[in-house]
Amino acid sequence: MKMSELSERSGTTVATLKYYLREGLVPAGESLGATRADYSEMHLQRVRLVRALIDAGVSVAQSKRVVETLDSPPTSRHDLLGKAQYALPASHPDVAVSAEVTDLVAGLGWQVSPDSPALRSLTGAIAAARSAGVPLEPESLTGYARATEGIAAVDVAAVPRDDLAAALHRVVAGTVLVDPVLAALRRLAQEHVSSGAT
Amino acid sequence: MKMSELSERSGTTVATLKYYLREGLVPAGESLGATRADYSEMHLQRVRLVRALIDAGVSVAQSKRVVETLDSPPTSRHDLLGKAQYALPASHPDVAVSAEVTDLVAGLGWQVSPDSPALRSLTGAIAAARSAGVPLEPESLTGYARATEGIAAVDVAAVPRDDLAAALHRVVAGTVLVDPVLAALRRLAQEHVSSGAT
DNA sequence: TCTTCATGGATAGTCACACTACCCACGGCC
DNA sequence: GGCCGTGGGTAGTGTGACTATCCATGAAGA
Repeated sequence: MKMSELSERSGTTVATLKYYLREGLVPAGESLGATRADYSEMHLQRVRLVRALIDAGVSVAQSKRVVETLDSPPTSRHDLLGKAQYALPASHPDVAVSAEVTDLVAGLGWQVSPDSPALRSLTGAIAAARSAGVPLEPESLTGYARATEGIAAVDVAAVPRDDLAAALHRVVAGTVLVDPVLAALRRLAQEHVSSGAT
Repeated sequence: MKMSELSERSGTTVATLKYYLREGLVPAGESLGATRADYSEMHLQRVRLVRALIDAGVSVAQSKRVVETLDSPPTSRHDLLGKAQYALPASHPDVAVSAEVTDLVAGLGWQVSPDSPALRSLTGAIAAARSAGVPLEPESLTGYARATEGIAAVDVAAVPRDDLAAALHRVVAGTVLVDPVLAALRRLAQEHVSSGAT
């Protein structure tokens, strides 16, 4: 398809598409001479992914890291999570993992790499909440953790079995884009639970 | 305390504090004449809350709505959730609630107001994820919803019983600031679950 | 063939946001 | 009496995400 069609179908202006191309968020189309290029369904998908990431609050620079990862698929299923974790935008990337977090994970019996960026994110997020007057007792954290096991079970079940590239796409895009879904569900569940209904 | 002390203890420059005061994010201190004012522990708490919200990605304008809500506490426990939902920053505030979301909530047996902003956020978040190639099957959504019930149970259990103002603070701040904690836990749980350990 | 128009490629401009810097006048405080 | 911290105000800064304009080219319709 032509750029104008890519623009229409993705709901993105041509100027913005050019910007994404410049920034490397979307690969160049197949050149058909100096003044024409052909874009495929893959390009359309990519533009939609980039738009969804940016609308979800991910910066252009972080989005670039994400899509670059998608362009170099993992060699094995075992690589999947590692590649995804490394590509995903992480908050508080430079705090030191607290002993509390280490103990929490150990107490849960979770098998996670001590280098996982999520450990740093968790440490930072807990500190931020507490500094704002949200106590976050250890038993609350344990309760939250048990609930996220259920979330992760759904996540893992939804990953395609055979196609590694599709699996990586699902893990990376799903991790970022399902967070807002979970946040909304959490608010609804709060309303339900606090209404006292069974 | 003096403004300089408030600045030190909150880790915020005097210039930024003045900015927050101007924008109404922090109430003025008690005036001690024309060139001096006294700030209390409440002001320090408020500054830390504002900083945490802004660091979490909430805009200044939205943060103002949040803290304004805290300044007019609810008259009853019943008001709590309503006031909080109304004050909290919501994504996709102007989409129409989809039938799928209505059916999902009904199928779960959840009691929620049909006007809840979270229904709109959920509709928008699902649409955003799908447009980026994350399918989100109905059974996945149901699974996520069941897991968020556990999260909400922890949330509700952590709300102070007697002090309504403290309860509102906890609900509002907790809802926004615990989201990143849950996101980090989710990533760790993914790693654990996908490792195949029981 | 002539004209129109979309494209690639590049540069510069815009807009919102969250500060940040500077200024002034005043009034405690040593 | 001099100096610093403050309230109050205005203006400037840096970043991020576009957005607008320009130009040369070449495809496609009249």
